[in-house]
This record gives sequence, structure tokens and C-alpha cells, in this order.
Amino acid sequence: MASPTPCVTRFAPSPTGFLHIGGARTALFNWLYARHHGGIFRLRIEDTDRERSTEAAIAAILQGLDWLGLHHDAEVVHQFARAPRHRAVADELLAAGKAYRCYASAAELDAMRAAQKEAGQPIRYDGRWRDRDPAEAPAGAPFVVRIKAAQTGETIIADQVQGDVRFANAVLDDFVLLRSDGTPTYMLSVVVDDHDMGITHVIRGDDHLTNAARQRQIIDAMGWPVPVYAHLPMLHGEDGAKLSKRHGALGIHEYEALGYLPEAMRNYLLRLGWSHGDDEVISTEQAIAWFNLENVGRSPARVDLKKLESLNAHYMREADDTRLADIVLGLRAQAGETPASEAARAMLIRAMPGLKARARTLTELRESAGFLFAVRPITLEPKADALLNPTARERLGALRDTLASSDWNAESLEAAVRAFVEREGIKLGDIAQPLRAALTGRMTSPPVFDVLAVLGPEEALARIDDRRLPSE
RNA sequence: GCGCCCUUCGUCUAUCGGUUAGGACUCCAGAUUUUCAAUCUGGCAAGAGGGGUUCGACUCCCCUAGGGCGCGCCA
Repeated sequence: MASPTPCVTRFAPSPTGFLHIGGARTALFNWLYARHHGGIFRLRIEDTDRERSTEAAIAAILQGLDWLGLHHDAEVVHQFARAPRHRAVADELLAAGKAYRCYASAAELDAMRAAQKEAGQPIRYDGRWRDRDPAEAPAGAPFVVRIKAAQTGETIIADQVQGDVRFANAVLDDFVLLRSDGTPTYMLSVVVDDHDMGITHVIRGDDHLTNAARQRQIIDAMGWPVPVYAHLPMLHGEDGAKLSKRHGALGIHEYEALGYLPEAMRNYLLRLGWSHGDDEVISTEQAIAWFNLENVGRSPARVDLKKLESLNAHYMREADDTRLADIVLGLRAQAGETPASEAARAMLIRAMPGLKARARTLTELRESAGFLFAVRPITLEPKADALLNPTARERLGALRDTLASSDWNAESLEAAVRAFVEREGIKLGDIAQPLRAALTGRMTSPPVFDVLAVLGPEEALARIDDRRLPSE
């Protein structure tokens, strides 16, 4: 039963860099909240910082969200394009006497702050133009527009995660709404955009918690409805240090390159700060059904690649073989390998069940699938080479014709080899390992019989011939 | 400096006054196996410190310590 006024959430990154894991989680929670309630998830690019915003960053953010599968509803809002509207709101506030012009120069304000710091005073705008007669304004001098914020009483943010957070209005100052060049500040733009976009729930990082109190001043001055707030604890790097561009934080696209599946990333991100009892493996469908704000934790969390990897291994095992095969093929193409034939692709798909059970990331999967594409004589890993001693080679030679006369499927091949082992009075491992080495060049691979079957008689026998010593 | 937020195993977390403080990842051991994984079994490992409130605190309150965020004509 859809609510008559569905909730509207938004993810509002500033395109000054790539989408990092913290932003990705914020986006996920907003998306999940909207999906859970049958609401709308919107995207807004906060590009009002003309100096630092780049098209490349916007593209990276869009691409990152797309990869994660967090598709937004309605059109993307570019904040800078809405500057005239933001300005109009500032003018409205000015006309209503809820904002005022401040003619203090940057140098003057710097001096003010320095003096406050010196005196051990709180650092904030002192309201020097708040009640001054506009007539005193220096003619033609540049000015900024500041909000006339409440000075007494308190502002309470009823945060869904942090609880009621109270701020004495005395600690809030008259922040800038419009810069001297007439452009709106972030504080104004956010409030106006959230209002105009019909945002009902503001779910964002808790670095914005104190901003919420400031933004509330504008909301109240305009008489607009107050959105529901939920401030999420920050994420930290593995070393516990702050997660930022300059502390080695990876862009979400880099996790993709590292070989993680988007569904694994979603599950991992979900558990970073949100819980549902003891549940760990949570599908996206389940997440949508379960997600809520009540179970968001209040403390910051560290990123742990090991856990992501473990989840990734789980999702890979569940993933469709054809999908994984095509991902591997894509990775090989990226690495400059020659395109695989349709036959090779089919072979890869057939080998996938054995391959995916052994890999934790897509990159590992690509590596372990390498033997399928190797050209004879295949390269041997040192250990595999060492294993293929004369004895092992002779055994391969003895086994060769037994295999050649067997039906070519894993079951028959296994039966043939077991019979061979029986006859020779050796252990299965004595022949299985050399066979693996000859076939794959490695010490580990999917079950050898599957490898034989997948490779096909011609290629498999040829690889054995490359290593065998004639048996007497 | 001022304000706000946070604090359970190494990490992510459960617990909503009464539990031998549970689960997951990591690590270790064992079982299984042609290898490696997977799987199964078992193990190591936690309430920052100090005061209260209470018959009883991880849980509620206060203080301290530590960490984070904000205090910009950045977002």
C-alpha cells in the first residue's frame, strides 16, 4: 500500500573527486530507504564550487553509482544551474528582514577571527552588520548577504540516528547566504534544493550534523517543512585514519577493478553501520525489505577488505556462470589478451563452476582461468615444473593411452584413472598431481577430471604429450 | 578555544536492566579431499577508566580519557 506522500531521498555529492566508499554507502542507504518505502531516490550534483568541480568527477560518480546498481529516479539536478533560484530566495529573505547585507571585508573578518582566537573566544561572525542601518553602507562597496539567525533559545535536530541533538542558538552565527559576487553558498543551495526537490528525508554523513542546525535557520525563516534527518557515522580506512582522498581512500571504481562484484559491495556496505540481528549475508532484495533507520549504528566504522573479500567469494559462487565468464573475458581484453573465440568462451563457461568455487575475487578468477587459454607448450609454475620429475613423466606416459581410449567425460575419465591407479599400485595423488601440472601448469586447479573434460581430448592429450616420457 | 557526535573481541556488529556477553571476518587446530577452495567441527579474542542510580548494569546518569566532525564569501 503506497503512502499518499511517498518519501523522497537524495544523494548529493560534490564533484570535486571520485565517489569514495563513504559516499557510496550514503548513496546506498538513501537508495535503500526510498526503495523500502516505495519512495523516490534522487541525485543532485553539488557543483557550486566552480573552482573544484569537474566533468570528469561527475562522470566518475555517475559511473560508480551505475556499477553499484543504485539507479536514481527523476532527472539529475545540477545545483549550479539553480543559482538564480537560490538568489531569489536570498532576496526574499532580505526583503522580509530575515537576512541582511554585511559589508565586512575578508581581511576584516580574518582579523576578527584572529582576535577571537587570541582571546580564547569562540570563533564566529560577531554580527557587526546585523543591526546596522543600511544607510551606513559604504557606497558601491561589495557585500555578502547573511542570515539573521536566532540568537537565543535552542535548535533541536530530531535525528533518526543520533537522537535529539540540541544546539544553543547562541553558538550559531549569521552565516553567509550569498557571496559578494552574488553566488549562493552551499548552505543556502542545499536548503532550497532539498525543498524544491521535495526531499522528505535527508540521509547524509554526520559531518553535516552541525550544518543541520544552521540549515534549519533558513528553513524556519522561509517557513518550509523540516525534513527528517538521519546523520550517518563516518567511515574510516583500515588503519583507522580518516577516509579521505589524500589518505589512500579508493574510488568505488577501483574496487571494481580489484575484482569485486557490485552485489558483494552492496552487502558489505550495508553491514557497515547497519545491522539486522546476526544476519551477515543479505541479498539486495532482503535489504530493501529490511532496511530502516532505527538499526543504523551511531559509531564510526573501519573498512575491512578481508570481509568484503569473503562476501565477494560468496556472491561469486552464487553468480551465473555465463555472467562470470563474460566478466573474465572482459578483464582479459582489458589486459590486452587476444579476444577469445566462441569455443573458448564456451569452454570457460563449462569450467566456471570449478573455477569460481576457488576464487575470492574476479581478478583471481581471471588468473585461475588462464590455463584454458594457454598456448602449448604451456608455461609451468616452478612448483609444477619440479613436480614433473622423471617418475611423474613416465606415469603420464603410461596413463596416456588409457585416457585416450576412455569416453571423454569427467566420470569415465575418473573411473579410468582410478583403474590405472589400482593397476599400478600407486596412490591417486601420485598421478593426479602430475596430471594437473601438465594440464594447467599449476599446483591448484579445479578437479583434474573436470579439467580433462573441459579441455577436450585433443588439447588435453597434447598437453600430456608435451610432458610425458615414454613408458617402457 | 567553543559546540556537537562517538567508545563491546584485531575488524564489522548483536544485546533495547537479569545471557556462561551471541554472530560474522581474520587467525589457529581438526574432519573431508587428487590439489586448492568450499563445507563441517572446535579454539583464541571484548564492554576505555572512574563515580553514581538500582536487588541487579555493556545497557540509565555524571566525570575523565581517547577518537571524529563543525566553527569559510568550501561543499
